[in-house]
Formats: sequence, C-alpha cells, structure tokens
Amino acid sequence: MSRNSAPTLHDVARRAGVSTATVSRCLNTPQLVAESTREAVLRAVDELGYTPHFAGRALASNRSNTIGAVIPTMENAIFARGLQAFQETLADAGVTLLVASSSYDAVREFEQIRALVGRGVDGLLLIGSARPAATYAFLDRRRIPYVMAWNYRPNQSGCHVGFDNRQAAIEMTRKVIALGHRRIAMIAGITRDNDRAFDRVDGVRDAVIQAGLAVEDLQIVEARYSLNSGGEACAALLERGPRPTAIICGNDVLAVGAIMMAKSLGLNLPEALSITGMDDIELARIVTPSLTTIHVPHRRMGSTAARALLAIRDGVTDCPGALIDTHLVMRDSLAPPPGADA
Amino acid sequence: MSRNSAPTLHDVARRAGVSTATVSRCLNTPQLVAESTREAVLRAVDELGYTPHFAGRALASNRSNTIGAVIPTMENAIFARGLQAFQETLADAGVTLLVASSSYDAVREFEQIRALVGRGVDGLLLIGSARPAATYAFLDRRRIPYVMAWNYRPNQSGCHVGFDNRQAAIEMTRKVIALGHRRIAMIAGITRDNDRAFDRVDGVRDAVIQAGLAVEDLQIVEARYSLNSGGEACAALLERGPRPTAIICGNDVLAVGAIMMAKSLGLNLPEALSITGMDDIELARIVTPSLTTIHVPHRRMGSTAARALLAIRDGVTDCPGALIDTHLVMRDSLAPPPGADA
DNA sequence: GAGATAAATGTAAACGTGTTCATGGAATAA
DNA sequence: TTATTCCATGAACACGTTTACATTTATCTC
Repeated sequence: MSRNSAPTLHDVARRAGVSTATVSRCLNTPQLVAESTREAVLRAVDELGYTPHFAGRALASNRSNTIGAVIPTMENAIFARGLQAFQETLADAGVTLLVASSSYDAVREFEQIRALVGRGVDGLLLIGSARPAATYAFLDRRRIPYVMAWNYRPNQSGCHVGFDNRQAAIEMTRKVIALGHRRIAMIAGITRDNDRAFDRVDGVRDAVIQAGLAVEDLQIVEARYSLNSGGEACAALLERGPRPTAIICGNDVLAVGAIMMAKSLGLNLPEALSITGMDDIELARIVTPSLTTIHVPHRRMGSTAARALLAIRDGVTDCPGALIDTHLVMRDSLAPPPGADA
Repeated sequence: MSRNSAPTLHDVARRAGVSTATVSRCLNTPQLVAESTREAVLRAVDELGYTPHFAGRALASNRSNTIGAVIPTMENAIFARGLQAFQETLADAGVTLLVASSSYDAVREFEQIRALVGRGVDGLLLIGSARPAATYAFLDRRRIPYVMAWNYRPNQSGCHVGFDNRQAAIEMTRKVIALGHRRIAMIAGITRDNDRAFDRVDGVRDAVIQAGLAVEDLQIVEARYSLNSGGEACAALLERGPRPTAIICGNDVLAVGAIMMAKSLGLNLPEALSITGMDDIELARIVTPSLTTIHVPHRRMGSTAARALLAIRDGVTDCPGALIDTHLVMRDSLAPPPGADA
C-alpha cells in the first residue's frame, strides 16, 4: 500500500498471507472460512484500517446495498420524520439511503432519479404517483424496483404505501360542516404534479357536495407549502366577498401560516374563524390555538415503505403495499362558527 | 446491450460507430472531440437512455464528485436549513451530497465517516470539533479534506466555518442580567461529545461570573434536544429550591418545550418567568410568547462551508474558514423579572 | 488403507469507466 | 511537393472487488 492512499483488499491479503478471495469471503461470508484464517485476516484488516472500496464492490457484485429516495423538499418537516424512520429501517438491514430533492418539479425529479439510478441504487422511494409517463418508462426499462409513498388510492396499480388523502380530507370537512360551518374556504397546496394536494382538494369538494352545500361557494386558493404563503392566502381569503367562518388547509404548515396571519389581523381564534390542518407535525401542538388536524403516523409509514422495498429487492413479486390509517385530532383551532346554536 | 440491463459506454460506442474512449471524452471533455462526432455520440446517448455508471466512473477516475456530511440528527430542524443550503451550493458545482447521522454518538460518527470514506467521498462536512483522536487520525491518514461547521473558536487549528457559540451565550446572558434577573437557570444540551453545547454552557457561566453573581446559584440541567426533554427539565427546575426568574435554554427546541410546560403549569409568560432560546429556527416565531433567541444565519453558514470544502478539494491549501456572526433577536419571551424597578 | 466426499483456499476473469500512449490524417509552412 | 505540426481517434490497461471454477487438504466410509 502506498503511503498516501487507501489500503486495498490486496494489501490485507498480503499482510495476512492469504489470497484476496479469502479476505473477501471473510468480510462477506465469514462462515465459509476457517476460524484461524478469519482471525488473522480480521487482525490485518484492523491493523491497516481497511475499509472496503464501495465502487469496486458495487462494480463487481452489481449490488450497491443502497436505496434512493426522491422527496419534494427537505426543508419542510412534512417528510423529515417519515424519512428518518425509513432510513433507520434500511440501516438495520445494512442498506444505505441516498436522498435527493425535486423541489416539487417533475423534470427535476426525473433528473434526480437518473442520477440515483446511475449510482446503482437497488430500489427507489418516490412520493405520490403524479409523474410523466417517461419517468415510469425509464424505471421499467431499467427494472428498478420502486415504492410510492405518502398516498394510497383505491384500485391503483403499482406498489403503494400511504394513506388515503382524499378520505382524510373528507373526514375533516365533514367535521367542520357538522359543527355548523357553511361558509368554508380552502388553502390548498399546488396541485400540479402533486396527487396528495389534488386528492385533498378533491375530498373537501366531495364532502361539501355530499352535504348538500353549494360547491360554488367553496373558495379555494392554492399556495406553496410555506408559512408565508399560507399567511398571504389567508389574508386574501379574508379580504374577499363573504368571509368564511372556517378555512381548511392542505397541510399544517399552511394552517400555521394562516393562524399567525389571522392573529396578526386581530381576529379572535377560534371564535371568529376556525382553521384546520393536515399531517399533524410538531408545529400543530405548539401554535396557539393548537391546531385541529389529521394525524398521520409518519414513522410507521416510513418503516413500512422500507420493508416493502427490501422485500421487492429480495425477490418478492406481489407488492406488499399498505394502507396506513389516519385519524382526526381535535384541538383548539376548530370550533362552531359565531352565532351557532350549538 | 442485453435487453434488461443498463446500456454501457460500449453500447453507445458501437451505436455511434466510435470507440469507448471517444464516448468518454464526449461526456467529460467535449472540447477534445470533433463537432460531428460529438453530435453522433450524443444522439446515441439519447436514444439508448444512457446514464454513466457511477461505480465504474469512480473506480477509474478515483474521483466521486461526492461530498459527505455527518450530522448529529436529521429529526430536529437545527441542521435542516443549513444542510439544505450546503447541498444547493454543492449541486451548483455538480457535486452530490451524501448525508449520514450519528445520533450525537462519537462511535457511530466514526462508523459513518468510515462508510462515507469507503464510498469515495472527496471531502467531509462534520459538525463541531469534539471527537476522539482516532477519528482525526483516520481522516489524516486517508488524506480526506474536511470542514468543521456550526462552531468557531478563536485560536483553533483546522478548517472551521461557524459561529462563536460561547460568545453568543455570553451575549444572551448579559441581556438577561441587564434586565434585572438574578436567579437564573439553564437548560443545556448534553455536553458530552458536543462542543457547541459545552461552549454555550461555558458562555453562560462566564457571563454570570463577570457580572459578579454567585455562580453556585446558577442551576444547570442537561437535556436531550427534544420538546419533551425541555419540558421535563423545566418542570424539574421549577420544583427545586429558589425558583428562577429566567431560564436560558441551550437551543430553541428546548426553549419551546420549556415554554409549553410552563404554560401548562399555569405560569404567566413572560411576567412570571422568562425563557430564551438559541438558533432562531422557525418555531421561535410561532410559539406564544414568541421566543427571544440568538439568530444564526444557517443558510449562509451552509453555503460558506460548501464553498470552503470545494476550495480545499480543488487544491487550496490554506483553510478558507469563516466566522459567521450572529445577533440577539428580542421577542416576547424575555422580560424583566417580577417586581423589577424597570 | 483406498477411494469418495466435504471443507478451505487460490486463480483468474469479469464489472464499466477514465486515461495514457500510439497512430493516422489534415492542415500548414517551406 | 515534402517535411512538420497539430488534432482527432482508437487500443489497451488500470482501478478494487466479487465469484465461478479449480485445486489442495482433511475427514469419512467400507
């Protein structure tokens, strides 16, 4: 081994007085090697501070023990917790996670997928299912196993681990209506290339129709997932025509932004205005009034997705997808409208 | 190219009627190849949907265009924003980021570093500088460039991009004392293997001494960085002997946990009790009362660290480290103590 | 004790790319 | 035209590992 570069399998082999094949076996299939030899090899490994060279290994074995994930963003907390559990479950199986972000952009997502595939990932975690056919074509051509998470629609094809966003939105909307609200508005995420956001809008709309309310009165504003956008959207809704008594938000970040804006405009929450969220991230408990939202077991979703992906990688052919169930968490930000006979 | 595996350089070469060397040059040093040839090759690349094989490339070039980062945790927001900026700056230079987490454990950190080095990273981002000598020895032996971020101490060796945690804590403590507080407590992070947490404690202690207060009266509790731990620590402090009028917290997460606990115990904030944080993450603006804290320009720190690392990788020998400056942000959670003559 | 079986180890050929060196051809200068 | 320079290209090896196959050594069976 030259003084300034990493020791190789060859160096270890020479030091232990065996062949490179034996060293390799010591590290990968130790049961195939004699105890005495194994000891000598491991000692040499230790003394040299040898670390296997990933590229060499990946090239020879055609396995990278790596799984990739392309998520819309790292900055919002929405994906952080689920991804952490995903990573932990993979780590237990000796698999490394590579994360890339797409900024909610389908073209960028495709680029990131290509980059990860080029790095030899054994499988991919993708968020939702709204993406161009070309992306799916690429994945199929390369025979890359992938799992789509964070959304689960009835009767869909492919392997999905997620919750029913539409149904969750319906549940929340019914609750709002049941409390007596009639002038309802929604601050939704950008629905383009985002099936979760789309399904949530769809659910709210459906619930309104089913309740016999006029769907034309349902005001919907789309906003980027950030506190500021949520606040701006809220201000815009409050300025317009008949002021809503409840605002259903596409997620907790938008809802918290809306709450802060409403407070700064002097509104008394929740008496003057009810606001609801979705996802139940940490923020929901912290904001005042605390946020009524839909709880999503993000950690369970993440680890379930990881197990599904590992199973497919190991040859399971029928998709072990899963529908994760959610529930409404009643907190302080949702109350009957002003003047309700409740 | 066999039907079910990725196209290789060889496949592209055959299709374009050139050698693999020419294809390689087309992709890496296009100026060395004739225009007409280049066109033909790029067309073939496109038609085959060719993506370079990372492992092959890394093996041959001994360059991975990858930089690794080992951070204590992904779950708390403390590192998310800075890391995002770090990643964006790297991406602009065509470099991929690999992230691993150590769970605030020095042994795990070493393992993760080894794994990343095995993957051929061209450089490393590490948090702080408190780690065993063996870790540094390994890095030096392998000649891996690394930058230590999130902390900057005067007169230290090595390449650092960060802020002066001790000085920031001093500034906050002075402010608290100036408002009239005398019975002060601190909820600190776990200081073992964590120089940022240590320096913050150090700063608070120093400021107390410099102000001529009795340092024995300064109660300090260590807690893991989570809302719950912060809350529990707060409850413990409030039960003990002379109740503090101000609690200085080691970071915003602890502070928010403390605020929620204090509120749930029926205390009127900030009149009955002042609480301060550090880092200025999003939570600080959202909690009620809004949190007085030290603002840290995380994005700037991240991108500066990225540029430093790229510079070292490209041969700059003197470390382009940087001291990032911070400032105190006065919000509602800090006020004079009860009965102050202010 | 001879032959058969099993266990342990070595040999050598991949894997996909970058890169050095050699080669051929075109353009330039005399 | 001939000699010279320069540019574009191809052939072949190296990178570090895994693994199929060959070989040696130990163990068992009758």
